Amino acid sequence: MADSYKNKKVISIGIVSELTGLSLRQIRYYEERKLIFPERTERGTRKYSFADVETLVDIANKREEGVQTFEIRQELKKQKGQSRDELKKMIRGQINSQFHLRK
Amino acid sequence: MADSYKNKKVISIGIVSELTGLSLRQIRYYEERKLIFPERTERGTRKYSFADVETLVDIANKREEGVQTFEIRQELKKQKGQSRDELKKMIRGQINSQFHLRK
DNA sequence: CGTGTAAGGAATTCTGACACG
DNA sequence: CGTGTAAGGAATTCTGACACG
Repeated sequence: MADSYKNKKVISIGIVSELTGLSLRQIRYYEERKLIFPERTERGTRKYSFADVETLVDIANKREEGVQTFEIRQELKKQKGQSRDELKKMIRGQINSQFHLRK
Repeated sequence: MADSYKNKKVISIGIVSELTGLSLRQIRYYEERKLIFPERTERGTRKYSFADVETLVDIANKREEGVQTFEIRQELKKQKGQSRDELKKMIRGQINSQFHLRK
């Protein structure tokens, strides 16, 4: 559960580019600005998760609104807090659905 | 819902190899034998889903038991039938958990 | 049958930098 | 500040084939 598919870093930057519509340059730059944190393969290739892809889409939207990367970084920090509530909801949902399946 | 993260084809063969412990040769061969069906990027690079990775792990286990690819293909077909029931359960679970969250 | 390997080519990714602004 | 691009190198992936068995 801790490392669901959503958070596994397995997508190369080229695919991420296709998925998000962002250029390789943009994706690398947002990492430089600490908005995303891909992992690396042994030889240095970046690997992203689906969660990263979602974050990048959010970033793209903010950027279109003219929001600067510095501000976006602040907002992303807040979202971390929110995701705790999300987690609680998810767990509750899991328990409920399993309970009903057992009947 | 139809294309959850589990079924999105976004993983390159090198990563799949790391994830499964199989050689590139083996992964390509299992495709040739119709056990897995990766998609392709515009220029022909194979892309796999997490579901494909799971299937490959199953295949690896069967192979260790000496099961031939032909037989494994048969078994995989059966599993497809099972997954319909799984789908029903999942949908039921979804509805239940949403129902409870709304309360 | 299932898998390793060498072969040559094509496409990917990486970094650091210059450019514009 | 944010992004494009040319640059050179290193690593990836592809296919078809020969090998062993």
